[in-house]
Amino acid sequence: MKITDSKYGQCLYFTSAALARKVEKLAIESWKAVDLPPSYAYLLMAVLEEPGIQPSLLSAELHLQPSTITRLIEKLEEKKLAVRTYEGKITNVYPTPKAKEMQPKMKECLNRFYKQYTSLLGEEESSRLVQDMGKIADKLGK
Amino acid sequence: MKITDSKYGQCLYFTSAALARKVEKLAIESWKAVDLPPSYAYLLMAVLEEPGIQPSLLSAELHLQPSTITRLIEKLEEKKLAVRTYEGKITNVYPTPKAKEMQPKMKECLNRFYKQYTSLLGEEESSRLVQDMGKIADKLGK
DNA sequence: TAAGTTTATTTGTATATGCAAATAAAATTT
DNA sequence: AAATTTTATTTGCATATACAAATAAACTTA
Repeated sequence: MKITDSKYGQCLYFTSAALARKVEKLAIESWKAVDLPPSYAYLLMAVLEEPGIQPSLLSAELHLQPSTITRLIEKLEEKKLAVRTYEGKITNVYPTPKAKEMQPKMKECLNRFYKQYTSLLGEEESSRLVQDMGKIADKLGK
Repeated sequence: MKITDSKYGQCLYFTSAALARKVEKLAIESWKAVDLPPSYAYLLMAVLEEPGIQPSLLSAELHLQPSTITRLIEKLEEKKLAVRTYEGKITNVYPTPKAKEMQPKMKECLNRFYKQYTSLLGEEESSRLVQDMGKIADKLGK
């Protein structure tokens, strides 16, 4: 059944959750090329762009709870893609050489994902939708 | 930080996931009045509207995997809000009297949630966005 | 400077969701 | 009617995410 035909097709909760699940499935496929689920990939890209970034900032940028950030970093450390250093109460997260080598491949994944959905949805339309969703999310975010 | 300002503010994965998390948080609040997380509430509403509905149909309507539907029904059974009957390979799901009593309250929750987000976002704008998201999700589906 | 408060991060625990395999019934084919 | 295929559901296992509490460091204030 189509979402637009569902009883709840007019409901923001239902629709945003269903959309996010479908988009995530697509993203998971794209990111298989670097053997990372998308949330890990996005965190790692943020770390690659700001080596030494703190978990609190990652939490603010990625809109994930601090505890979630901790958990994601732990896994990236296990995979030897990130390391933490500790100085008093603050923690810095750095990419490993292995992560730096992966960076070009990750950019490809991002591009492939982008092309995949814009080819399905159209560049115009998807870009407008993404912007609208962002605005709405910001309004809800308080 | 605002989503629209984030490095990934243009990315469909990031934005749809972040939006869904924020919307879900709002929905959770609304549904506390009946002590149900939103996914359970939506399933139960579907069962109330079509008593005897099969898990496969619930899966199609709610865009959740069959295994997820099974798990949600199990919890609703524990809470004495639903019962399953088994006939060969098919399963039928019925609401209990307790669930029927709750129905008006659930409708209130749905309304309150709707009012809450439309007051933040505007009726026009949110209704248009929800429709667009539904269309996009349908295009991505499969 | 000691006491209290705030901030940063992690840990313990709970929940949601999914995939893949298992099970079992029904339908189809030979 | 036996063998095969398809369909419906559940189960086992894995993962993502969050909340609340715990920890620990840094700041503020008296």
